[in-house]
Amino acid sequence: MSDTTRSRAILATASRLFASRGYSRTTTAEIAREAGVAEGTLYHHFGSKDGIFLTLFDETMEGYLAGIEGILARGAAGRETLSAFTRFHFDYVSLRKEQYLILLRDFPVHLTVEHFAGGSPQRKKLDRVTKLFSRILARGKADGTLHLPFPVRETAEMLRGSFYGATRLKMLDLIQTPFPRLARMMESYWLKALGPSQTPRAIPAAPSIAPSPAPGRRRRSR
Amino acid sequence: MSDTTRSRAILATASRLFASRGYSRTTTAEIAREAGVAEGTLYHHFGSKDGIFLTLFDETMEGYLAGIEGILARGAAGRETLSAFTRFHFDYVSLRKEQYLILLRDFPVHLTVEHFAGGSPQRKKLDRVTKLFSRILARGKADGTLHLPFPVRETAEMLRGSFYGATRLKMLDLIQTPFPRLARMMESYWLKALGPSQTPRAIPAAPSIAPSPAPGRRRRSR
Amino acid sequence: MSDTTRSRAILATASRLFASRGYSRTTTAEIAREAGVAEGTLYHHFGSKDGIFLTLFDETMEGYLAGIEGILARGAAGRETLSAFTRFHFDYVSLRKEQYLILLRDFPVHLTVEHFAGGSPQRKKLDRVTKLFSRILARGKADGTLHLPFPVRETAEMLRGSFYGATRLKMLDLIQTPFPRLARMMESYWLKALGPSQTPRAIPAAPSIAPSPAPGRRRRSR
Amino acid sequence: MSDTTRSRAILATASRLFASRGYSRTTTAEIAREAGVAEGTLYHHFGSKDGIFLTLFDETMEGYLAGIEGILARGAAGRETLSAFTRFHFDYVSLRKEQYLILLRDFPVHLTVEHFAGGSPQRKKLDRVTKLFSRILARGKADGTLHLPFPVRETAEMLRGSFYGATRLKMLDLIQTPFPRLARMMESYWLKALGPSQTPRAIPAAPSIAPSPAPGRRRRSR
DNA sequence: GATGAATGAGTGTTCATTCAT
DNA sequence: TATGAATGAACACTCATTCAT
Repeated sequence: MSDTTRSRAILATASRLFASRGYSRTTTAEIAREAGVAEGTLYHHFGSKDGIFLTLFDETMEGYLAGIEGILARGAAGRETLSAFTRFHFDYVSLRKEQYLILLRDFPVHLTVEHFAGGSPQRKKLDRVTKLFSRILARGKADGTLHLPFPVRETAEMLRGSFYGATRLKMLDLIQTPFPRLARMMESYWLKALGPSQTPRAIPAAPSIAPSPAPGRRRRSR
Repeated sequence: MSDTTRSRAILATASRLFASRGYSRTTTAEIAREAGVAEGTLYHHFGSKDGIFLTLFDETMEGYLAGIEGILARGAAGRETLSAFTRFHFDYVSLRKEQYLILLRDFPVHLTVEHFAGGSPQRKKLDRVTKLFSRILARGKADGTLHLPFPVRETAEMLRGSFYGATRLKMLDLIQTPFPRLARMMESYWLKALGPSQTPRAIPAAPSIAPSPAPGRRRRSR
Repeated sequence: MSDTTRSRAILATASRLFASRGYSRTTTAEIAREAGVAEGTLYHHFGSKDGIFLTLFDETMEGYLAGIEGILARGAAGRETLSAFTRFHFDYVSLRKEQYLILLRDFPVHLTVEHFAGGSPQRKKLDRVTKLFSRILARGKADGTLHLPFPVRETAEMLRGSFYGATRLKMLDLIQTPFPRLARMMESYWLKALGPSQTPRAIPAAPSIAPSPAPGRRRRSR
Repeated sequence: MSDTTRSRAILATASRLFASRGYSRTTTAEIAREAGVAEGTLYHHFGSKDGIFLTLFDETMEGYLAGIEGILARGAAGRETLSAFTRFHFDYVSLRKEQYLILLRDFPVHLTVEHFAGGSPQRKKLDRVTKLFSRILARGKADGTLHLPFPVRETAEMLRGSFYGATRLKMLDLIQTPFPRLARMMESYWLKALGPSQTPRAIPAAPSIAPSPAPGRRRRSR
């Protein structure tokens, strides 16, 4: 059995077990046993139980980030890119439900604290997500296909929160709507939210300089 | 020291400790010591460490649900109610950051599995959130202030996911945008997303996956 | 509710619970709850959990001892008294299976050590059993209806061990033979064991003065 | 220190401690400390405190069963085999008083319930004892050296109960008669009980519950 | 690299008992 | 007498990690 085989066996087993009974309920002994390796082997390859988790995290995130980058690389307009991202996002998490479940459900709090800090590789990956959202939005803003009454980065953070939250609640079975429908809704509503302002006559006037006056007024009109 | 005092001391201490070092890193011995009671007293009142957590969960959720119900009770139009909810939501989690942090960050996976199941009191509370979202949206749909191209319940689930996700990422410090700004953005974007359609004839159509031609033309208008 | 009623309720409940799940698996909280009294009440009446057990022990033993004494008081011959005792013993334990189960199965080791010592009331009751066995045997020896090649007291101890062991194994379900049959066998075999010596010609010779020479020789004749 | 050494050290220490202060009064921490191993090692080897106990049980029983089988293998007549068994039994428990004390005194009730059930290895061992008793009796019945007015299996169960009870009461110090004397008595009385009938015509009769008239007349002959 | 026996600090939980009311 | 909230010492068991082979 080559190293690679052993490593893959460990990762595959860990992924399955984490998904089925949660990170903290899975023991290293179990992973070793079901992967058919000795417990010490886990430590040779990954250093610690957390190390296994972080490797899975990295791999899943890598694929996710690469996917988004691929979409951006197509060079489509911002609006279209946002559409394509939405479809990609839900396809990705649907097809890799196990991996995403782990990421979204199990990320241990202590890892959050330790590894979401400052310049950890994990934190960097997470920040890249926001950056990619920002690039999508910035492109749309630049090409006029998306209208942002708020700064790009802030909007990107909020948008990312929305996708994250809807996906996580779905993963936790707190949402009944099936994934494909969720994808369609997210696409439709966000395209509208980031589309031209609601009042037709407002469109030609001030396309996207600032929050359109009409909604702005209404918001605090009470 | 009355019963209530003791119980409150335990809950307050547990809340503080859970928030500061996470649920699993907090020991029952610590809670007891810092609350000034015997360890057995924890079990007398709450049955288990999980029981303490779930009590905190229930109390925080109770206040949250009551707040939303209060807003609905005002009888304002759907659109205005959604606005009010948005402000309430971010005020609530800002003011009770500790409690919400616990709920959003620490909810242990094993509790998720055990207590989000079917008819648990916790699950019921969570489902009530979706129902309240649905009531807001249904009101807006009825009075014409909100426009939903998708079913009320599904939209409510997605909307809830968005609020949840943005809030959780903020709690995890993965979002830099400050809470008030996050609140304003969520309000603004969602009001627009649920506002009157950009072009009336687009509503009945399936959510367009391809970017609509009109905005596409307008790009680079900046 | 009078004291007596409360005490009886506690004893009855404890007896039932001890029998169904064992002494150590039964908690004072359970006893109190199911008896419908406060936990403190247990301690007012019996001082401790062990106190409840010992009270049950005493009551069961009292009935048992009184039964044997009643049989002895009839003044029948030793052999007949032994017969009557056998029947009484198995009737008693059959009819009060719950109580006897507790005595025979659950007597906690620490109580054994503490309360079987020297002059404890419990130890005295146990010693009275042996004394009553001795009285039966002594009567039989005196009236010639029982033949003991060994001292009365030693034979009594062994006899008691036999009854005790057969009964305990039956209580533990390690013996399949039903109680009535067990009773008949014990009676039959022990009457024979304590009957006139096997060799017919030995009977008229030396009825019961000393161990008959024949069996004595045979024992080590190998 | 080899595996075997460690395991043996744990078993030897546990045996000593169980015998001296009882199973439930012995803590796993004590066993580990006195055996010179880490507490985790106990669990590595035996899985639980109960596991240690059951291992001791198995080993003691194994030796006991092997001893009886050895006696049967000699091929002696049934009566002689019963004699030999009696001597073996009391020798065995005398020489291994510690182990037998544990088995006879400490077997925890919860283990009784869990491990005496149906097909457990422990139950099987206990049932083998009865089977070996049956083989002894069956041999004696076949070769005419033992006389059983009751079925072999039932007699075996009762006989086993007798040996068990006398031994247990001795272990609990409720019997004063020393072991060797106890052995002689058991041998003598049971050989007689299973010997040829006193009066040939009494054999076919049902075990007389009423005292036989002849001895009855003889009473008060002292 | 691979092993797996050994580790031992750490933890949630139990429960008989007490005592102020 | 009766209560039951409070107690706190005690304990079995866990499990990520190490290290000699």
